[in-house]
Amino acid sequence: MKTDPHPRTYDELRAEISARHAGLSRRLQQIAEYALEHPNDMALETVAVIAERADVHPSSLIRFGNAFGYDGFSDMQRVFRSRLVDRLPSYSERIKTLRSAAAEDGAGNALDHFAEAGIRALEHLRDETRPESLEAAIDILAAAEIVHVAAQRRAFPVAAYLAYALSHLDRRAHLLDSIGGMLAEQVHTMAPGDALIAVSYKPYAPETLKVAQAARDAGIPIVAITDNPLSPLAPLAEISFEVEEAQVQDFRSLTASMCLAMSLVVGLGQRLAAADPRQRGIG
Amino acid sequence: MKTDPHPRTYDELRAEISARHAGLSRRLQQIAEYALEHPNDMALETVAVIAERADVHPSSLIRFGNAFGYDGFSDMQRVFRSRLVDRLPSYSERIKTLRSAAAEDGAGNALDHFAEAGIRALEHLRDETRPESLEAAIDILAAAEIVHVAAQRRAFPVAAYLAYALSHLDRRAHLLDSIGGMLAEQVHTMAPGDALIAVSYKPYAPETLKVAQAARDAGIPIVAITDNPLSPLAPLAEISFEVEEAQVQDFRSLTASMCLAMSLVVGLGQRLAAADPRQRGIG
DNA sequence: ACCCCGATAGAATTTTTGTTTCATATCCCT
DNA sequence: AGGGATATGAAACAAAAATTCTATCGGGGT
Repeated sequence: MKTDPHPRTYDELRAEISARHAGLSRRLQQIAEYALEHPNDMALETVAVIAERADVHPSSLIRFGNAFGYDGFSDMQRVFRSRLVDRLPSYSERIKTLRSAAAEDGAGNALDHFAEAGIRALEHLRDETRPESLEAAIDILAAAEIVHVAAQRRAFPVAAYLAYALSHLDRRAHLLDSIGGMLAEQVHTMAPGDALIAVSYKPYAPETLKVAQAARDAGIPIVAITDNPLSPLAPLAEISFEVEEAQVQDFRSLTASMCLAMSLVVGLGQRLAAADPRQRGIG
Repeated sequence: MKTDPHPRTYDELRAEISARHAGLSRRLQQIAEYALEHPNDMALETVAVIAERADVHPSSLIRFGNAFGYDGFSDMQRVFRSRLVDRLPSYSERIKTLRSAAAEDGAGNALDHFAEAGIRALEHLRDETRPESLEAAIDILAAAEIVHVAAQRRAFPVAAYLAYALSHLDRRAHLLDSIGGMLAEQVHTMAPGDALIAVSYKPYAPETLKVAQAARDAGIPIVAITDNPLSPLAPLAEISFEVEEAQVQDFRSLTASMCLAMSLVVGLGQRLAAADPRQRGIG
């Protein structure tokens, strides 16, 4: 039944509908207008629902699809659906292709790939992070007496930077670095009125989880930076950021996490500067 | 059948899934993971298709929906669909506001700016770093018995990451962290046959310079990561990388340095893998 | 005015889809 | 290890859907 070549992208289809609109029969014109006006309905609703809303008989919708070379309405509906999906950049797909391409090359290309992957990761971070979450996290940090920062292993550099940067904002920052095996003692320095930033990636360090659990038990609000909504950190935290890091081969970068950390600090700095006109910075 | 109050927005649902994930049965956890990883599929595909892709029985999907208080799978699917529809306007508007509102300084914009600046820094790093320098640095690291890593203050997170990543390559790595004020003692662990990675930005920490000077005196090759060709580190080093970091207001990021550090490690990993067919990675 | 042809609507059909049921397996607690 | 509760999977079931078929409607040409 599929005869004509048919548009495969929404933009193509849209153009085709516009072009042929004048030459269509009255009912088909009616459908064309509705389709261009309500692409969401065309993508998600059933034939029956669309037919009713467009005040058209269901079978006309099938004929509409056929008129544009599709094998029925569902076939055309895929194009409308692709519009919804393609707008959201499929980050993981792009990263995957990047990963496979990286295998064979030398060191110079390793840098290329890492830079490329890092750029993707930052784009993803920018697109996916909701400003409200950032604001809420900053609220917590701004209200805290002392900001404790906990992380182990791969996540540790992020915590180190956070502690450093926060202390340059005249925030009292405390890095729970587990130095000398005194993590338990460090945990006890957390008191009501404080806040905790916990950073952890798979495989989640049990020490960090313990700290977070202790904070939770003490009623101390937690801002989590992790790699997955299903991270064990997420349910403990008031605010949880999921950072999808760039990955080349088996190595995961920290570029996106660092960027997020910076954003938190800068945002907090702006908040504090708004309250206290003195402006602070990091040298 | 609809018993519990159930999330009506995707973000709420996402949070609910995260929170309850640990308490779900194994199959339901499996579905939860798939759902968060492939929200598009959850929105558009049929039960049968999703079940197959998630390697789960169709009825489990209905149970999953019921577990979160929905009246069947379709009821829950509406929430996933709403994500596709509701997100669309914000996406195009986002681009618009990004262009025009460089002036408006909310926290969300801080992230936008940092991401933007980070991307530019990475592009710059990729374009300016000469592959020969990278190769030469890797030569040094590959030949070293022990790789010492020195950095203070803002540069410290980079060193922490390098030490962590190197040790995961089965390289013996030593972080000169000046802990307990024992930097002088740590310096003495450097011996001929070793190498040093020194990281320092303006204002250059005197401790790091001292370490570098000591290494130089002992004839230990140095790979420097710094911010300026005129850095005091540069003349001491065999190989020197100048990283121009992203900067927003007074805050400088570490994204580019982290990226370079990764590239060094990955490059080294490839070099070692070429010599010894065993492949190594970071978890 | 009549006939022809395509377009349309409604009913019928067939396919697909979501859901329920029930037997079996698995886990957990005593 | 036994026994109860819970989770899982296969298949049957029911609902809904898309599509096709056919009779009718309406316009244009002779």
